[in-house]
Amino acid sequence: MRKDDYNKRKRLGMKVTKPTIKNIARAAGVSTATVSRALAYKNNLKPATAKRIRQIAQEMGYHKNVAASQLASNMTNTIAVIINYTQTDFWIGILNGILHRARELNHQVITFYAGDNDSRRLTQTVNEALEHQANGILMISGKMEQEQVNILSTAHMPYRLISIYNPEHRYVSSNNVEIGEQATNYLIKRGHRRIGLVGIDHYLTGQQRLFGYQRAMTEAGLPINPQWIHYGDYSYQDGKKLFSAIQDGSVTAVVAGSDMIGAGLIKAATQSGWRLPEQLSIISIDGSDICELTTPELTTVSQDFYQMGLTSVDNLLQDQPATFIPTTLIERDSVQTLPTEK
Amino acid sequence: MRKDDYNKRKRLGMKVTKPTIKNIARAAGVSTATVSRALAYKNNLKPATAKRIRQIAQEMGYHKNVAASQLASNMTNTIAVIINYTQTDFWIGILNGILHRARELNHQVITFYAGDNDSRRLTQTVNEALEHQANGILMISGKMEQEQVNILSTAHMPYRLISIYNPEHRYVSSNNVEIGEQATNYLIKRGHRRIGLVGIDHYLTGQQRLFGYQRAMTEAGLPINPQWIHYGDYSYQDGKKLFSAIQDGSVTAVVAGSDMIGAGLIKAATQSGWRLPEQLSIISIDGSDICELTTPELTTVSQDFYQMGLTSVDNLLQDQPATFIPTTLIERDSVQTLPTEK
DNA sequence: ATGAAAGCGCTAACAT
DNA sequence: ATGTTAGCGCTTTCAT
Repeated sequence: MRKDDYNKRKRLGMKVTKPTIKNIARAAGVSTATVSRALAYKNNLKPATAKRIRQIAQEMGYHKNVAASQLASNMTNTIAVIINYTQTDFWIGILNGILHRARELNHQVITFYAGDNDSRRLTQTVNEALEHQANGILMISGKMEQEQVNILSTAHMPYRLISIYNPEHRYVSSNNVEIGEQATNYLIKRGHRRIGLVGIDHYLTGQQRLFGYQRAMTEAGLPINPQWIHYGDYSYQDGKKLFSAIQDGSVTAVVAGSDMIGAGLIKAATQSGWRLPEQLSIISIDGSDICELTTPELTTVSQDFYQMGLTSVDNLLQDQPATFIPTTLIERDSVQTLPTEK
Repeated sequence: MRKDDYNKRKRLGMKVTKPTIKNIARAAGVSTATVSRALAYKNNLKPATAKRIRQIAQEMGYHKNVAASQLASNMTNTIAVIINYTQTDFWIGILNGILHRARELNHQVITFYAGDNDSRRLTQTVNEALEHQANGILMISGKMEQEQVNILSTAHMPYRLISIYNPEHRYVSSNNVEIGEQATNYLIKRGHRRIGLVGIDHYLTGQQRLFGYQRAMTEAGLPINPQWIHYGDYSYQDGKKLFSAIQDGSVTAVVAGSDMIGAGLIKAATQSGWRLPEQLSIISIDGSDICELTTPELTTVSQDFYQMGLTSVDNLLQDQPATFIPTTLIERDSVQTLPTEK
């Protein structure tokens, strides 16, 4: 019963018994301690008493007051998740996994939305999370500046970056360097020599994928033309836009920074009358479920975001070191094998 | 600082000052009340004092204990959101909207995952939400049985069903009857007479869309063949599967229960060598962002899920009556206009 | 097996 | 403008 409701009925002279352990205790003729024990299913009290108390609690419509409980016990069993706005919705799968595992481990999840990579806002959000005395914080959030790090460390709050591989922090993520390398190598093995990298961002994730791309090319003894690298925000829109950047035919294949980029490229290319994959082979990074369904021809280096969510919770609560989630190469029809030159 | 951390340092004989208003008060030489006021930015205290106190709090790494605060003030400013597993991820947009508006209105959002439409689990989840003394509960959750309703009403907890139009409850949703009617009418106006309805569910949402479909057909004086109605779970997979059910050419057009169903139908039809929309016109219901991007040729009756999230919060907090979110018809290339017969 | 009582950290009346 | 104080509802020692 809410307070206003309670007060209203009280004003009207109605007899009201606010469902608290105190009132349950009175009704049952026992002490509050006994009620507390009964409701927590402690085993050091007579089963009959316990059952009777629970019965009464039920009848009174009792629900534990978590605030009071947490305050008294100094335990919250809560995981705070901070989410930033992103163009893609990869975080859904992660959140799903987090919610699932947290529930298994008897933890609450409290979700905070930090908006659009605004640093002030992120600071505020971190502070909010801290106020909840959570067991830890999971950040699905690209940016993380010194300011927020300082707050977290002075508060002695464990945290993990999810899906963001940043060696300066603890993270649960795919290995973006390897992803870039893996995707590029796949194209190289199929005979491609002029390979583009399209739609990566300017931050850590993008730079790591770029590094992997460069490593693969270099190790294969292939030259890299800076004109083959194109930046974007991982969105479908940018995928469509960026097609113009590779329309000159300078590359025979591209690594798309995300499924959405890949889908956009395919769309724009098809609209321009290109035949795929004959005129352009595409491999994409990510492999979110939705795109897997709607652009099923796309070869991808796929991340299991749900698994990432599960692992995040374990990693945080068990204080494990930084962890990579393995990726899977899913072959489909968007890459053509070229005849090996010379 | 967490308790174990605190205790450890204490054990080691380190001097520790747990950051509480009490300790801040001592450090600042004022009372806890003054500290509380300063930190809450109340205006009835000397700016200089307030500033000094906040300074000290900052230095001590203080973060309000929400549990204590909520307990003392008897206010939580929290909205509980209950999410069920669904085949489609339409709820992302809704959650996004909820998170956004909640933050604007200075409310926390606590997210509960109720799993896969398991009634016991849903009951448990509702109870958990209740324990947080939230201001209200938003349920993005198809099933809602008498058991859960009873719990909610005895707890006097305001709640809303989101995206589920159920006249027995308060809801924020699109009008599924109208959606079905609107989609069907669109096809009728374009000269179609044998119209299928594919991929709806057996629950309220599906039945309402079916009702709208029937109303449109009947008002147009068109017969309805039960063979034209096919059930599914709104997924892409089911869309592909259900193509076989209409492959006999008995209908010239279909209303697809969701974008995903529509996308699946298109895929399967194309794979079978059909030319679309000449051989089959498709209009879909939903219009989630992702599909809009990846299956852009699909004509849809589109719902604005983000708006639904925004409205949900307002509706709940301002105790407004049940509300429909308007839908938009988005015309694209998936419907063919037939020559009017006779 | 149960009770008594001391808080948890904070807020908000009331007092000064 | 600031201090005093009585709780909020619960958990948890310590008694019995």
